[in-house]
Amino acid sequence: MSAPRTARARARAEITQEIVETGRRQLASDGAAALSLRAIARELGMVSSAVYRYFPSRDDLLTTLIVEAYDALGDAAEAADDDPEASAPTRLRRIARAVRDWARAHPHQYALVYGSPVPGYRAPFDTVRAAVRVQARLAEVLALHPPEHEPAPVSEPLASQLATVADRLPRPVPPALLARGMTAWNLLIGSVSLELFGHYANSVDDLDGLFECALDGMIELVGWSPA
Amino acid sequence: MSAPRTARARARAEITQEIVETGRRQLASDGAAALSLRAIARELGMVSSAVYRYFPSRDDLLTTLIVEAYDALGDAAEAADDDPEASAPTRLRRIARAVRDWARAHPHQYALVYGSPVPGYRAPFDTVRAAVRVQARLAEVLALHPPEHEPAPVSEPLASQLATVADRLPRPVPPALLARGMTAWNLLIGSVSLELFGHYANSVDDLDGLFECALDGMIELVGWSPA
DNA sequence: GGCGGTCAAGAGCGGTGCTCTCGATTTAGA
DNA sequence: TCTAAATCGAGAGCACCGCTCTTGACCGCC
Repeated sequence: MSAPRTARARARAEITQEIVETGRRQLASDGAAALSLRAIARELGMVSSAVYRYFPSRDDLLTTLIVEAYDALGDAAEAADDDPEASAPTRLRRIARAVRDWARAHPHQYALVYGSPVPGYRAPFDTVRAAVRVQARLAEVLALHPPEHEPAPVSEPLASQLATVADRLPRPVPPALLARGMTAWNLLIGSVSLELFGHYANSVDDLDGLFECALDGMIELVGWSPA
Repeated sequence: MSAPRTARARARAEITQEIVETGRRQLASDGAAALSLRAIARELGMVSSAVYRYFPSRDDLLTTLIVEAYDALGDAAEAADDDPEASAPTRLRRIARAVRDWARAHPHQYALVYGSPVPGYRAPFDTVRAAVRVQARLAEVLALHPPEHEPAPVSEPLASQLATVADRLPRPVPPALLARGMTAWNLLIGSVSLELFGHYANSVDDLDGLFECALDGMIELVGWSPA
């Protein structure tokens, strides 16, 4: 991350950035399927083959856009959870609403990370850190405010695997509670995906109200009393 | 749906069927993005432009494949729910497991209907009937076995919209309960999507156990006692 | 038996990802 | 400082895609 020394290195960093920005713009407006290296090159006034000097393939460009999307979602969630003194249900509500709001504001980016996987795409390990930021924040709330009644224990081998996952967290979360947190996470992603992907068209208009119901469900799942 | 009279009509129906079958095979093996009219034509030994006599565009072929996928999922769910005398949690478990099993067996078809929406695609109204078969079955179980404690009421305008949805169901379901059923549905789709789209790679291996946790959550959400 | 509708075939258009080569330019080392 | 190596943009080209148009052969109904 040191400043580029030579002029060529600086130019390279700048052009790389321009390519990513143009790609992000095209992704946001037309979706991942319409993201075209040739179109990016056209918009940037260079020839299509020149782009391959910066990204060896279209999928590599997609990878950086995926990491960007994960990070933007993580930023939004962490920014919404700005009061560590708030009650646990309130913090969960803020984080979950931030996820939904970000997804509605950036539908194509959300679809890129939580929708159908890109065909030949294999997530490099770098993406993992960015991918789990929201879940890590939720786990922190879980660790700081465990519910009064411990949820029913989970059976092996899931319990030991969840213990391994919990070890990577900054604060310990018992496996049974972590399982409930993951279930709440499943509910959150399911709610946002179904809404965003148009599965409530022609049936429910009050999407805000429906999401608040899902929020109540999430809080109930982890065992907090509604607040 | 009457039998085709002339030889030409019969040939047309047959070729249409062959195109759909080839498309389904390509979809199952390589995903929606790799579905190519030209490849289908190649495999069928005809020229690409000939396919356009049967499907005016690639998206039209995709539409029939989407309806097929919805119907196959509906068939699987209804076949699994074969004992009307079973307890409500058991019936929900069977239906939900059938959805997950079908999705794992046909990942690309599942992604086609519950993943990122196809870019320019607008679902025609015919798909709605096929799209809601699983939810309708779940709603039937809800109607036959309402939980002991009615869930917390939902606020307007969601309640009246859910009442409208309930009117289209064969058996009445109170809005508050229907909201809980939808939340459980969100959880189901979220669980299956996250698992199928690879979001548990490198973290949880016991996907069966994790899904059973989600099942417990669904039952808890609608208010049944676990069984 | 004609005649209108339907069909497969082919050529072609504009688009895509990606590869290769070829000069020009910049960097880094002797 | 001079030179060899690395990097760059440009262009041509390959194979593929969805889709359109035209042509000529075939079928089936009046």
